[in-house]
Amino acid sequence: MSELLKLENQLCHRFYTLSNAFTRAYRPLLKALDITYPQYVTLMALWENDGITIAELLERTAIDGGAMSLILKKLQDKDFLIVAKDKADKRVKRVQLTEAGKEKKAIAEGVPAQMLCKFNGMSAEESRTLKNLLDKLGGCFENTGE
Amino acid sequence: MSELLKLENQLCHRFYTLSNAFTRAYRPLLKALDITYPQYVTLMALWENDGITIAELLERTAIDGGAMSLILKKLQDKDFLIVAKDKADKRVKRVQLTEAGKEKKAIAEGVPAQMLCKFNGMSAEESRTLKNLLDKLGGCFENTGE
DNA sequence: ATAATTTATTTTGCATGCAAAGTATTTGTT
DNA sequence: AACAAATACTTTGCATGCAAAATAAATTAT
Repeated sequence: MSELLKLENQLCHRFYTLSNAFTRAYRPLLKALDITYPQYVTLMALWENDGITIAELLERTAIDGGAMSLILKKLQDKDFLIVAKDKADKRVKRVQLTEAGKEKKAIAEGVPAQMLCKFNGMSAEESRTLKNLLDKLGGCFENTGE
Repeated sequence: MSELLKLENQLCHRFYTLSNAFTRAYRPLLKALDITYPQYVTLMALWENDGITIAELLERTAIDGGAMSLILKKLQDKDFLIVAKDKADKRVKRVQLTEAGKEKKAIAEGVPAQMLCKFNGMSAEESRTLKNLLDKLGGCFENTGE
């Protein structure tokens, strides 16, 4: 039996499983904000840099463009933000947090800490090593299509 | 600015990004088999253990039950496998590879090697460390809902 | 300046992921 | 044996992820 084809040996499957596990784990924590995980990612990007372009938002969040259109509509409907055309270049749209959206940041600040509680088993050292390896792995995907 | 809420500091976002990157990277490799990544995962499980129950398949692949129903339908339509009720317990269904499905394994064996080419930058040592840390992290999610 | 091309975003169609509701069977109770 | 509770799956409704087509507006080329 080809060892390479065993599910247990797949790096990809670990990512598949863990990514889904994260999304599931965030769901109850994000319920207070009434947002999904991708919506949370979008808001995190905006809480760091308000008023950015959709293109910039896409780059920072790595969310799909088509999905982002819907996500922004929903966040706008929920009064987190407003999407408006850039005055200089009408192709461009900028995303601006509303006052309500800015205020929600205070609630969101508690979320990462709650999530970290789950990872007591991992030392700070291991966590750092993991992040470094993940970033290195991420670099392997960069020259994908050009 | 709360460091904890910065996108760059999120472990979850790295997983989100990398998991999607893997799925995208597999797409062209799986095109020869005319299957998606979750379908590939399903087949990997079956190539290792043919004739297993849907419940066992769900456990091994960590794919959603609802999604699995559709995935199996599609794989059955493509003549990779057959789903049939267990004779002893009619609630249970067993998944059996067809001859065509078994033969496709030969093609699939080439896929992991092609994927590994992308990861030249990572040493075997780093790869091992990463897998161990991922498995450890996975353990943190186990007692989720009970 | 008008046409061709490029850029920024949205829309569309298909494939999941997830929670919750619905079905069919079995098993456990009384 | 009849009924309640537990199992194993499927279906449904909503939210993405992704590729490809469609739009709209700005840039470049002629």
